[in-house]
Amino acid sequence: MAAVRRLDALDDVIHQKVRLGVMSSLMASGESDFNFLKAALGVSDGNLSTHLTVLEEHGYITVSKEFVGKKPRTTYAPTPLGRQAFEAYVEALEALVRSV
Amino acid sequence: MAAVRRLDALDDVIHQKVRLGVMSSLMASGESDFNFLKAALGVSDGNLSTHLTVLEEHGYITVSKEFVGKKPRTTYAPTPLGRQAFEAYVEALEALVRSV
DNA sequence: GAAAGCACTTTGCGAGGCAAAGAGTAGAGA
DNA sequence: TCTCTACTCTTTGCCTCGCAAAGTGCTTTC
Repeated sequence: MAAVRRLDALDDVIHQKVRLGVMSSLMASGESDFNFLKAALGVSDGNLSTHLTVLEEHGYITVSKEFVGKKPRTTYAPTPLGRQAFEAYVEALEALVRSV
Repeated sequence: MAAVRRLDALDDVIHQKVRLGVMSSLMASGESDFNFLKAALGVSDGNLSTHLTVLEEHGYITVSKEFVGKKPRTTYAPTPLGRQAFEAYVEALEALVRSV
């Protein structure tokens, strides 16, 4: 088709494998902790930490730290903005692929 | 959901906005020339050229140069390998998103 | 009371994306 | 004919970004 493809509709923050996986996981489960995400996505801890920080800085996820016994646990959950961005991303992606 | 998300199923060659746009466009139209892609995707020529080279090096597209009158025209088309990779990418993406 | 484990964060470097500059050719005007 | 502009890409150089290795702070084990 001769359709113009709107690449800028694909949010750069989400269009990254690890971050896409994080958002997808959080959208599905509502919330997850660090170790769950690390295992589910199969990424290194440093890598994951960096991407979670990016998502937090963009207001796409919230971070809550609490103590379970004596151990810290950090839980991540999508914000309304994050959910909206994820859905917009998926829509843009489908629009790109649908014409094929 | 607690599903493991297979991020490595997302082909790095295709998981890039410009290259995804190129493959999507070529899959839809069968073939396109340089200027069409440049306009359709709204990217700079240098940027596009680089990504087309990457796709060619991975055997995802073929490049054929011909003269139309006295002007060169370069036409790009997906290879069977490229089509397969694109479809696998889309499937992996859908699998990632479907569980949401 | 060192040493090892847990839960992340920060750092440093290498790969990758982007636009600006370049290269090669053709036609138009002086 | 000799520049000048136009066209179609390619190459270069910078600069961002992603990644894993190293680091931090606390807790538990030996």
